[in-house]
Amino acid sequence: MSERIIAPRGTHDILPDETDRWQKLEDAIRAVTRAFAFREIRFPTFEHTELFLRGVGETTDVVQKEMYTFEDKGGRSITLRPEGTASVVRAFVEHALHAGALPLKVYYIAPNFRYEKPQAGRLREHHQFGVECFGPSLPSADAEVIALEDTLLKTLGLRDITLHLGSIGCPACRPAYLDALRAYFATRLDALCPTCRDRLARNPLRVLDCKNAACAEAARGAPVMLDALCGDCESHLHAVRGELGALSLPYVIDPTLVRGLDYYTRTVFEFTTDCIGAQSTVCGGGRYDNLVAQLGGPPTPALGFGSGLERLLLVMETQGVLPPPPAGCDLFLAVAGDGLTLLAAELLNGLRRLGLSAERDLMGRSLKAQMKAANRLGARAVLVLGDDERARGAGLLKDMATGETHPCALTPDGVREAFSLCSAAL
RNA sequence: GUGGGUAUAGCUCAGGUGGUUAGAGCACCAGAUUGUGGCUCUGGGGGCCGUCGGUUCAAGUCCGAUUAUCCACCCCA
Repeated sequence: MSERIIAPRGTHDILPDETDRWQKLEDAIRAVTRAFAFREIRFPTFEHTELFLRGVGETTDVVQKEMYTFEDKGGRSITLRPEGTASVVRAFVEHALHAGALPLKVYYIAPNFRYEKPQAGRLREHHQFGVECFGPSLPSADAEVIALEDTLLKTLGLRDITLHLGSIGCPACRPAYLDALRAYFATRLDALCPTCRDRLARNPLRVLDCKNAACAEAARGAPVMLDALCGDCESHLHAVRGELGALSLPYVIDPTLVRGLDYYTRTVFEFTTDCIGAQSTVCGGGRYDNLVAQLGGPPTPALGFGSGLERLLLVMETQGVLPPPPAGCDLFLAVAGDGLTLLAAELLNGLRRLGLSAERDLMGRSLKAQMKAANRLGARAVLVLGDDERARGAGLLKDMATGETHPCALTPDGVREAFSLCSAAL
């Protein structure tokens, strides 16, 4: 036997026993997005590297060390999508969707790729549900997007998930704040860990939520963005809070909330849980009012979020809200005897055309083994087709739940009629 | 990128201080009076003991490296 090839590090197969839970999650997503009037958008799995350099930000970890970038045969630099927003904004600009009716509200379910070290809840290929909303600058849009995710979580039956809310300001107030923050830490450089000294230059906000005790101590008394918001940002946040309050949607104000992608402005938020390990963020997003312009479109306020499907499934698993095992097929046609396969194929085909989920033995098993297989499949009913049945043109349909049998003709309609008498039939 | 744990059957795991043909449960397959599932019983197929190297008369067991995996940091969904 030759050497086996396994799936690449950080990727995973979703096997038949697991697809049911994925479908349940995707069904919930489609239901909720429909309720909120978001429409689906699909986009390529890879993009020009330039899109992420400009969109996500050259100084971010995602761009600096986590992208799957390669040159294609035409000499183009291509990158496997590390996140969805940049692609959606690119499509928005490329197809001039800003010329159409606004707001444009879209959602997607798509895989993302990041070269990370795998860990609980962290993969190199993970799937994300995301929404993006283009046009509105009103705080109501922020509340709507947050409420959408909240509704999804409730639809799934999940509990103990905390909404963190913050604001990172806008070009009018953030630069001054960052200067003040750098100035503050400049006098306390010795107290900071090496990582934070490094962070100070490219993302000083990160120093604020460093787990290092010394850094936390040094950060005590540091200026806070929320106190430095300009009037517009301040009132925007106030209005978002008002709407969340009206929706009875609990949240905690998190002054240290920082997002790792550069495009955010004003509202940022995360949904977190403490039941799936260290990677606790189940959804993260916010407003990005300057991104459309940065990518060559007309200035267009926008916002959105991404929500990790693998992590949502982890929460569903630990909280015991996964769907029950998938239902088996309606009917198993057991064949006993030689020379009956063509008749069986014909009957089975007829049953399937009637919309029944019907199965037969493809493994050459004995009748007894076929019964066991039918039982294992969860078949609701079994019809044995043998020489007797063929001679009489009729057989007995066995209800697998009760053990009772119902006489039936060996025709698709005859079998369906008998099937409707079975207790498990709906 | 940094650190720690783990690696034996398809799955979950046993295999004190090295010592014959490596085990269990579950799963799978086949039987238990010849054409009827679940429960029970019996039997069976299945393992380069992750890989490479070292120590030793002898390695699943000890040492090193490597790969994979899990967990944490970092970062993010």
